Amino acid sequence: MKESSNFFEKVYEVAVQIPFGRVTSYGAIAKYLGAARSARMVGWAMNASHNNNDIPAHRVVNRKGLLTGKHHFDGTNLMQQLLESEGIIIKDFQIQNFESVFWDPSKELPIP
DNA sequence: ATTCTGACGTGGG
DNA sequence: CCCCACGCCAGAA
Repeated sequence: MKESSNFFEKVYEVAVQIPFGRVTSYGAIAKYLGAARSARMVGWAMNASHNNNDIPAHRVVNRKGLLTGKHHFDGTNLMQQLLESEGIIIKDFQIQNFESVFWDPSKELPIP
């Protein structure tokens, strides 16, 4: 049995609900979980999500829409390819039209 | 216990 | 928009 904190599972729960062709930010997820000050922990959870193939971590970026976590993916441009594959335009590691593809769980998802 | 780091965010300049 | 500094929480050494 893994000693995964409930926080991690919550992050995964939100991440898997990110619609196709949409992205969100770590802070948005953290805020939705009620841990707005723990945005870093969301990233940490994503790091652990490497074990969970069902977690589209590539759809999670920082508030600027920058692919900060791309370095943690297998290749060097895997994250960008995945996002572009979903119709998201990326230029210089930054998502173009970010506001249009942004998906806020606090708005789209029901409040827990 | 202490120290540092980190897939972040916000505020001030 | 950019740059800089601080805060925040969890885990590793």
